[in-house]
Amino acid sequence: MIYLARNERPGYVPIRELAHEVGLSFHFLTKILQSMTAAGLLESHKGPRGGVALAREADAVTVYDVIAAVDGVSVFSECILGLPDCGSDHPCPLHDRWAQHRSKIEEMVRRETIAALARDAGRLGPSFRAG
Amino acid sequence: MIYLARNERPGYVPIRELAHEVGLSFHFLTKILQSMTAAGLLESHKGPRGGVALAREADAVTVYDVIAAVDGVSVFSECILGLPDCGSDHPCPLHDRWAQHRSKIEEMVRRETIAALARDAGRLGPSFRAG
DNA sequence: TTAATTACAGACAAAAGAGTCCGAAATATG
DNA sequence: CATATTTCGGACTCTTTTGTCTGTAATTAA
Repeated sequence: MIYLARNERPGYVPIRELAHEVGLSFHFLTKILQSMTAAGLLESHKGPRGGVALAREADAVTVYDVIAAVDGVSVFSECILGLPDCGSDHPCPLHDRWAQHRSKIEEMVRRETIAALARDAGRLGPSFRAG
Repeated sequence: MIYLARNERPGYVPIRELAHEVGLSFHFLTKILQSMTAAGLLESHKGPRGGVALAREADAVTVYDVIAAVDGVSVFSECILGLPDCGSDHPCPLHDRWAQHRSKIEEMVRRETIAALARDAGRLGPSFRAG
């Protein structure tokens, strides 16, 4: 999404191009982007001159949105020990303390937009490739 | 370890008893406790009247120690996006921001002792069973 | 010294996650 | 209309994690 935010050209960007730029396999990236499209973060278009594009302006998409789309919102309520029944009514010994830090993290990702990260990525270097 | 910290009786506690109290299978808990023993957090003794016991006073064992023993210290330096090459010299767009929160979490677990959690577990209820 | 009890070590099985591949549906272009 | 291009959906494989089992060594107590 940062690549899309930094991309100046109008229209859709093919996943194959994205995959090459970001250093992921085409098939793998396709799977990830499908969940983003399903979540409404991306618009897609089939056929020639098709591809994906940001569905909203980059400053209207937060990291929280992306995490929610890819991993689900449950990561923001899970017990740090992994106990399935841990909750307010049946808290593990770390429940309250972890909940505080977890909400700090959630605040961070809710505040952080793709646009801001795209600006930083510009400062950091030409690529944020994985491999 | 919280159970051991709250246990008044002298001597070793058999893993089988611990497993029953905490609601984990004996074999599974055995495997976990072995890594804790190897890390020096627990002392163990074979044979009748054997079992495990805290190797140090509960207020001298931090949650960090336990995490380090069970999961390894790498969790405190890993990239939040999972990028293998992310680091100070090759940072991902979230690197710096995540590093700040990650160190906050590390501070929390370095500050938190088993003794403190044992006190809280007392307030919370009779058991911190998983199932 | 024998039998019971216990942790230890490693092999094994199951489940989850990460990643790959293939065919189908849609669409732009000539 | 035909063809090339592109996403979509699901099935599949591979790897990692999680959890189980089996036997062995150590230790205690009678």
